[in-house]
Amino acid sequence: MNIIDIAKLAGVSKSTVSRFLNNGYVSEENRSKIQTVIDETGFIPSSHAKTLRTKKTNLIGVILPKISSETIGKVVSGISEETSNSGYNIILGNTDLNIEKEIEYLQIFKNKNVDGVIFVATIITKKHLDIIKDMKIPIVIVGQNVDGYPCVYHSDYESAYDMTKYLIKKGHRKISYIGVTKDDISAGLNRELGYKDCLKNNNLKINKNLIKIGEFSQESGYKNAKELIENNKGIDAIFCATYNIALGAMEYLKENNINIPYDISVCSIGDSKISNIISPRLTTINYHYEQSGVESAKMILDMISAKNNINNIKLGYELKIRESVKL
Amino acid sequence: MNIIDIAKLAGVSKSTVSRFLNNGYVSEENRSKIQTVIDETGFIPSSHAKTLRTKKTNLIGVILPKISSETIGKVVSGISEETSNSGYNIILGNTDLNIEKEIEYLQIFKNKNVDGVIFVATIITKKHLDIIKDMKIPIVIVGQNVDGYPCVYHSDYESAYDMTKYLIKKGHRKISYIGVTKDDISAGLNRELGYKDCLKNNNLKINKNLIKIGEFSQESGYKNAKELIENNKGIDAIFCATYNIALGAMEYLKENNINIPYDISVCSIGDSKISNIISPRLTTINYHYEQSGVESAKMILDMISAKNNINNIKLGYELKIRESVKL
DNA sequence: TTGTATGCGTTATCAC
DNA sequence: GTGATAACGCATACAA
Repeated sequence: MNIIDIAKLAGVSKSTVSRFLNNGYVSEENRSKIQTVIDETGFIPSSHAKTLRTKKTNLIGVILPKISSETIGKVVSGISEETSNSGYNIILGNTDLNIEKEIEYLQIFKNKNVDGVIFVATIITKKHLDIIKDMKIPIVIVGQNVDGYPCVYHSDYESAYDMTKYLIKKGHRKISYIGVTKDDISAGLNRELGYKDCLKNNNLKINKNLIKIGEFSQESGYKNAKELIENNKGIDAIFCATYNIALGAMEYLKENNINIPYDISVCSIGDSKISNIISPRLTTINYHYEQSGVESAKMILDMISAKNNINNIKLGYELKIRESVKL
Repeated sequence: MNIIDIAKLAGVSKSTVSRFLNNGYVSEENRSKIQTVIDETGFIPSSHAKTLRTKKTNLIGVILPKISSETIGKVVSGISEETSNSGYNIILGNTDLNIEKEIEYLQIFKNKNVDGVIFVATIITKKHLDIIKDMKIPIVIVGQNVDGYPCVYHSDYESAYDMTKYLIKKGHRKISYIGVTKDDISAGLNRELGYKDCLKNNNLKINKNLIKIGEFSQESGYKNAKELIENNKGIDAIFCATYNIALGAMEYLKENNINIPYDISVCSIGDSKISNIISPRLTTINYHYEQSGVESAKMILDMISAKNNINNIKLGYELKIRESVKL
């Protein structure tokens, strides 16, 4: 079933059908004839033929580190909402945190001729940049701020600074930190920097023994909290770079009958459903993940329609004060 | 840049380039010439032109109710893993639990724009069936068992039966139930049936006042637990059809200083990360969501390659005994 | 083993 | 407003 069949059934030429499909000039009479035939046959034009002719795929490639994560789910939800409102579909590249796969998908999307790529990034290597550099289609990076490319990202430095400030304000003096690798500029470097700068500006010493770096996982939080507590005395707060890390830290503290927050306060960056359910409820920085999806989608759609605004968007945050930090 | 350009640069015809790309007969000499040109130019063939010619898209359409859900995330992760291993990409239809959108996506995918469709379903209406019936491409349904179509689904009746049996075995006699609409055959009808049949077979009365039906949400769990407790005496267990409902029920009980599980036991179908972190840790039925994704992907790939095995796969489950049910 | 010719389903150009 | 016709980039039957 193609437009020629429809044309025959409606008694017009295929050009007229094509015009009908693309809102061109068609007489009322033919318009209704064609509509009837299309309704009866359930005809849907081939998007691939259309693409071949017009060079437009109406497809957005989305590359992401881990689809089965609450955070990423929200981002994709935002992207999906915005793109589908504009008649675009998204094609998914789930990389399972595997850099080789990320590179592979960047390549595939050149091949698949998508109209644009949204890259939800963690660690960006030179290899990434090499490929991104000679990408011939628009790309928007989410979650990282990469020089020279349109990005949608969060206020990592500022939020970590504010969270630390809040801890200090609440009387904490020996604030430890569990973070992630600095190769991740946003979640690693910037959050740690915010923490350190805030200590400095408040005349608190930066103690290397109070800073631990591990994975993004709950296990890492558990393990590093254990090391912190066993090797130091008088720690009054643990600031975690992600909520999963905080969950692990809390698990260790609870197991060892260390009361949260009376003995030690715990908090993290990145809110989640679980943070508000766990006991004690976790004080966090809430990021607007869904919004980052929406904004990145808007941006890529703008770029595709050649409104070349290569702007960056830095999203805000909220301090969610709950029960895991001493009041 | 197309195969004609490559052909000219390599000094051969475009057919030879095409054959080279598709592992046909090409002399060693031409082979290396073409390879060199392709390497130099970074040429990537147009998948859309290829599709137009071959009718193969190497795309799987995935329709799902809510991408930002832990459960669905796992399913997609499984699908993605399996399809990408076979050179397929997935194109996402996120419907936000909106039936109109589901229908819309089924339409979009229907006419050959993808090679196959994986439909992660909740409520299936006659309208769905009408469209699915004259779908011209393979479809696999996940999460529901629909007669006449290949399905991957969970043992809802059996798991609900077993969970109820477990409650009875642990001495509970007045077991209440919070479920969802029976329009959802799997999560609604079958789980409720498993619960009821088990009561019957153990000589316990089915009391309509002990059965509440609501949404899939935590709020529903809260609201219905409240109604159960306020209007009945002596309830010793609340069996919830989903973990979100259980979370809400637990919230209500905790707020009212009803001890779990000492006063009332709580359990649910569908495990989650949160179930193992909340206090008390929630006793659940664990489903293999990621596996359902993997199996459905395998199935659709088999169907696409015409190994027409229209089999159903009913997945198993595990009872995760934790702390929310009296031992 | 290679090249020529044709068609996949659509849109765009042009003359009517 | 309409219809014939030529692309779009590729795979393939057939001839060489």
